[in-house]
Amino acid sequence: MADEKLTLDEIAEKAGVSRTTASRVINNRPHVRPELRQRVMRVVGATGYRPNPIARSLAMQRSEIMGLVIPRSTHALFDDPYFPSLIQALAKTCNRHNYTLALFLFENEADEEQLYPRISKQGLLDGIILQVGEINDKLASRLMQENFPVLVIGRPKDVPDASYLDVDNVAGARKAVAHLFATGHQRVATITGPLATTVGIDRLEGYHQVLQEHDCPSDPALIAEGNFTRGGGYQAMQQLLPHQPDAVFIASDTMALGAMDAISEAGLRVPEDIAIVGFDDLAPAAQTTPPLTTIRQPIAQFGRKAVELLLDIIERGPYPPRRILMDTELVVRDSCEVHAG
Amino acid sequence: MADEKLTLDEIAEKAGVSRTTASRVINNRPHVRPELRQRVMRVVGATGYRPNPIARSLAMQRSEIMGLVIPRSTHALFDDPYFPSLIQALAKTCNRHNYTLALFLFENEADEEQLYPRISKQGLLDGIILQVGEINDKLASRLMQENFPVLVIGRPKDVPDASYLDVDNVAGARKAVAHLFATGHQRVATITGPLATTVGIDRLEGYHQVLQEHDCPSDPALIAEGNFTRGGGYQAMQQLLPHQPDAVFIASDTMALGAMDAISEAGLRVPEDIAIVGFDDLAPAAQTTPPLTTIRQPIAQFGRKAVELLLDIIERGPYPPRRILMDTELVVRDSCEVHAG
DNA sequence: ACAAGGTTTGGAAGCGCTTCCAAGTTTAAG
DNA sequence: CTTAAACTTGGAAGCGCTTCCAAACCTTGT
Repeated sequence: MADEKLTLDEIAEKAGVSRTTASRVINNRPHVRPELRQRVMRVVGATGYRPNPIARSLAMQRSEIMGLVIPRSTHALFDDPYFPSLIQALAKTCNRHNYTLALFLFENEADEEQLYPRISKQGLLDGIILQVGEINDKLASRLMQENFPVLVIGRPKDVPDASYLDVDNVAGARKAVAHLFATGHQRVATITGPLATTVGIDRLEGYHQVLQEHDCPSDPALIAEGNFTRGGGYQAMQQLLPHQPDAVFIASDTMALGAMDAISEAGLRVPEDIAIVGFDDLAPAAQTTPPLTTIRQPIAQFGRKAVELLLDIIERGPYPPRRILMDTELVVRDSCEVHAG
Repeated sequence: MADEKLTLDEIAEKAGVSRTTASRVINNRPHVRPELRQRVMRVVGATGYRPNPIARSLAMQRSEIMGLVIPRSTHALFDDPYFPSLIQALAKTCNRHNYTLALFLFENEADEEQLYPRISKQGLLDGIILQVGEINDKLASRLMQENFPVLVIGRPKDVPDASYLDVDNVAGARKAVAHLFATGHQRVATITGPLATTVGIDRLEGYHQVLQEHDCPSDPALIAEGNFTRGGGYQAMQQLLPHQPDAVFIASDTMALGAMDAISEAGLRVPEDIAIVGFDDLAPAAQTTPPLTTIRQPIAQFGRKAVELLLDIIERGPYPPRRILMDTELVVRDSCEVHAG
């Protein structure tokens, strides 16, 4: 294996060709006589030469690095396996496409201000995958305005031409709540995500829709807002308990864990006293007692798709905006038995 | 805010100075008359100019990007909040030092082979933080051999001159096991991490040491190997149960969750029948019933320190190797009451 | 008033690569 | 055998920045 840094010129010289020709063979381009190509290849093999990616980036005006930015994430990032799974899926796909994934985590607006220049300006990043948080996330708009290739994960609001990839949260929530009704439950409550996020709103919307279809007026007392953390689920469930729901649709598995804490603390049982359907189907869902019935997000595909969409935007420009909703799937486990009543 | 891409030359021209001078003021270097400095600053402000980081990298032979590589991580990464916490701490510190963090996740040797060229060769990365997995992780050796700035997280074996940062696992395990004895337990078992990792070995070593100090021969039947996942903890506990330990030191909180599943499934109670001490003190530890007594790793400091060490290595070279063990702290909660017997 | 030393300034080279272009060489076709 | 149409090849100009160096300009002390 090589040691000292080699340059293309040195390779070219050793192979007795011009820099241009050497470049051609290294980039596997046509217009090189097979014999020469071989000669260069041999030198490359022998020396362990690898082109300097920075120089290449400068010349090609493309870095093959994409950024992943996750704003306002502290607690959820610690608490919810959604993010690790997503990050892993993205990193894997990036690498498969010979891209590098750079990570930007913001905790607050100050971070955002400070980091903004680093992610936005021409050069380092070819594009950005932005996990959208709050509804009015300015970040997406700012980046779009600067004509920066952006793919939003989640459905942004007030960002007209944004391309985004999201799970069909309304449909997913509908599946969950419909299942609760189908298993004979009547008083179906919900623990929502933060209602300042579209994901929170959409899952609540699905809940409302199904209630309406069952001629069930929605009762504000049966709706509690959570924050996608276990602690948040716990507190929300405590609010709900006095109103005696017989089932709860909970907008994330992690919150479901918290809710189950609250339920068992109150001396009640899942699913006998209260049925539960969660959302996400990440590792913890299968490990609760009882195992959680939940809505599966195809998170690996999700990561793959996200990278591919961004690549496409980088390649072919932002118009027309790409907008994709991915389907979810109801995974039936034991937290939601058929109801006797 | 600017839109089209500006170059240093354009700034220089607009300010009526040479490119060199413009560069000086942008990099805040001396030898510029205050008046000129102002003039350039004003133009920069007005145009929103930001230097192209790639070009700068090429000229300075430094990219201000560091890599984080986590090999063989699939299951644990999904399952254990240790990694998200670590990643977050690292990303944050990087940003504070104006560095960008690039993520490389390997799932298997094939990935490693495929990605190796991308991370190793001159250019893109100034240095690498390597989360060490298996004992014989070739990756660290390879990178060291290529004279690449590397900081290992965890204690590598068979990599002579590696700089590393680790938690003092032996001492931590000692605290845990000592606490178990101090609370009156006699038959203390352990669930280890993978014994092909130094962290697994070290925590077991601490266990052995304390047993020996209590004139307690270590009984192989009281030692079960886990894999840092919840499922692994569950299985290991099932192995242990027939041998009736009255306490278990479990090498990670995540495994402790699994062990508690097994214990309650067997109709036993924590801490009355079996006391438990975990390791990590991440979010889930405080949320179990009963809350887990555990060993706290200072993971945020850990991330900070890691980045700073790597920066130091980049700056001042790899010698002498830096080797730092960080202290842990016993966090007493309720999984380990004073024992009646 | 003048030399010695310091500060400011910009020209030009260079970081390592891609790529345009023109010149040279083959091949195919007429 | 000629001419057009390919294909090969390398020179040279860039990508946008830093930095060496020499020239020009100020100080200051004597």
